[in-house]
Amino acid sequence: MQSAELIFQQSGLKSTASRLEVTAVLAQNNHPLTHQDLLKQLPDSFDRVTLYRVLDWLLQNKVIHRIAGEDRAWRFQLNTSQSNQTKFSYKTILSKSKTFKQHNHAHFQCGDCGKVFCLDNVYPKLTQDIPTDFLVDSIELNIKGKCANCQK
Amino acid sequence: MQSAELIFQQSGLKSTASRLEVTAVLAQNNHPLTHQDLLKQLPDSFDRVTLYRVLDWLLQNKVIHRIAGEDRAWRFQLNTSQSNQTKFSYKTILSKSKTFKQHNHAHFQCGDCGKVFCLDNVYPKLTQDIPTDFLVDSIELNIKGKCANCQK
DNA sequence: ATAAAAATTGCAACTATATTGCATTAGAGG
DNA sequence: CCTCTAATGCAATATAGTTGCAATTTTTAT
Repeated sequence: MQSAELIFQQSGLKSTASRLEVTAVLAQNNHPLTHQDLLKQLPDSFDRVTLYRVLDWLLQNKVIHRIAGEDRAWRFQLNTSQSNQTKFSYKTILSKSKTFKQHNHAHFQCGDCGKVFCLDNVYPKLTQDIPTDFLVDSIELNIKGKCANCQK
Repeated sequence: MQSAELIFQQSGLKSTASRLEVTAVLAQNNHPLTHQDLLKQLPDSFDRVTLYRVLDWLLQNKVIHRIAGEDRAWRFQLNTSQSNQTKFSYKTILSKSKTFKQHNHAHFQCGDCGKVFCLDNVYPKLTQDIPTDFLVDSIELNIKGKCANCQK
């Protein structure tokens, strides 16, 4: 569990009240949250647009990552300190082994409740190399189905 | 190359003028198209909402599949008979009881031009089993980067 | 310490994608 | 041909996200 303050201290990034608030909410949740989810957990006075902009900024500074859900709403989640440390280019990783780490772990999306879970230990391997004329930035593995709770 | 008529004949599904038109456009393109892309290639008179509904229907009847892009617009593509046949690999990957549907090959999404390409021969393998309390329907592998054309 | 410059925030308006309701039309089956 | 159902067309609405701009806050330079 990482505190919002700690993250900004360690990263040397400029923190503001808004950024701290948003980061704190993300730190309290260990699954990806939508913009709506975040708004609900933030003070009522928190501005929608500011939230979008804070999220953009956090994304650009690699404090968080986002994943696209079936409902075409982004979900945001804190990058664990672990994943912040991996700076190798994907190209290198790609060319070497076909295994990926980094923010390329799998996500499970429940079609019923819409929740998204990080499968931190599940990574994709590829059965074949990606054609060389494609320049790869990132790889995303989305597994869809029904979560434990929705199977009851 | 499959003709729209042929698809409906072989599948025994009820065809209408709209469904044939949409299917024909999809058959003429070998990469996933957005709703907009489709509208452009259809007669001007073609209704937006009808297109959405035709696409829904084609989806439900597994004539097409769709993938979510970075721009939160769905992209639709005909299920080739080829990709319908790839049921084998996934069962092995997902050790347990999980049911699986076709079309789990990888997609490459160009961040510049937005085009999506099917990498028909690239499939994911997982480094670990998915936790058993998740019921898996499908697996999606999205690779993002720059396509050959946009690297020039 | 203070003025100027830059970054951040808040609000309103706007865009794009997709969905819903409902009246109308077309097709299938008797 | 008539009836019933499915499909279509149009208008309105919903949802996610973006843009413009003024006001505020923070940083930088003097």
